[in-house]
Amino acid sequence: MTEHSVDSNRTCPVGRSLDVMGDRWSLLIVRDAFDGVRRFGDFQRGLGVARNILADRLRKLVDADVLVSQPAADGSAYQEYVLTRRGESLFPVVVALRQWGEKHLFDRGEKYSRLIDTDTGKPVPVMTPRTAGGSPLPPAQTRVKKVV
Amino acid sequence: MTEHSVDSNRTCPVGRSLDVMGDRWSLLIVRDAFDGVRRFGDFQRGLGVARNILADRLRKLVDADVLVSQPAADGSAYQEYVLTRRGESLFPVVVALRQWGEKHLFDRGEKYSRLIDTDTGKPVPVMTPRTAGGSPLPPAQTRVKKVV
DNA sequence: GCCTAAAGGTTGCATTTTGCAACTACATTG
DNA sequence: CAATGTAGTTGCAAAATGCAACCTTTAGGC
Repeated sequence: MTEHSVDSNRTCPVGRSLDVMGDRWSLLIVRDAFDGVRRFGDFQRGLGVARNILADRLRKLVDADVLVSQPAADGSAYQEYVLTRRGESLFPVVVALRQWGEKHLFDRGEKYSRLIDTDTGKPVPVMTPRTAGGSPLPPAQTRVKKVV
Repeated sequence: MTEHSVDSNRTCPVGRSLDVMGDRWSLLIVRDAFDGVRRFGDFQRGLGVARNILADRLRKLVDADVLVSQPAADGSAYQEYVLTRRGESLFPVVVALRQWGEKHLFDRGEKYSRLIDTDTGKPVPVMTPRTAGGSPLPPAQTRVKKVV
């Protein structure tokens, strides 16, 4: 996770986010954490990631205040990794990736796991950027204003 | 960009999205493409990525139908890389990463580039998953339904 | 308490990916 | 037609990753 050296990547929030989360495993760890996974071994089995890499990523995510490691709630002496507020606020990122994958990366008829609103039992609606007025905001109607 | 081997990563749209986009550069390339960057050299200078890596990523993004390479519109003999519809629909992903970074990755007073609604000149509102009724949907009110 | 197995890592080594610099090929400019 | 710019490719060194073995602490059976 080398830092992006060019200056525009330092002042761009997208670049900074990817400095923290932009590797093959970190966002999958966070996804599983949203699904309630908390223990090292469960992350490891669920992801199929090498144990040393998982240990490294968990450490970095804790350092980045995305996860916190705390004594397990179930009374056992082991500890567990839980999303912080900062980690929880990655929810839109994970949902956006999910919805993009759902739309573009599966063949017709191919099954995939779905994200459900537990209050209604229905799939979560597609999320999109919106104007202040609430209407969908296409990319062409935006631009990035560079820092002063 | 090795494929994630464990089965749950193949049926999870998040996992599949990250198989395609989950490296340090692909989403930055797409971000710059949203900003209007089209040419190899402009991506290279803007990102500071090694040229061989950029060539490899552009090739993979074209293979994944995120970008299309076509003759340059400006009459020059070179070609340019433009977002496909599939690529354009990564907009929510890029915006979500941006908004997470804005909120959590900058110190008070530190400047960062902002995404502006060109119709109003105001920053794009924070995007969040919503229920069918339109109210914000917290992670705890969702669950992933595994495939049958 | 004692033994065994599982959990949660760490370490060493082979493989893969990345970064850097040099090189090539073609196009454009003067 | 020489010089410069664009768009790569190639070779090699450095870093990240994957894999297996090892270690230490905890949990469970007796």
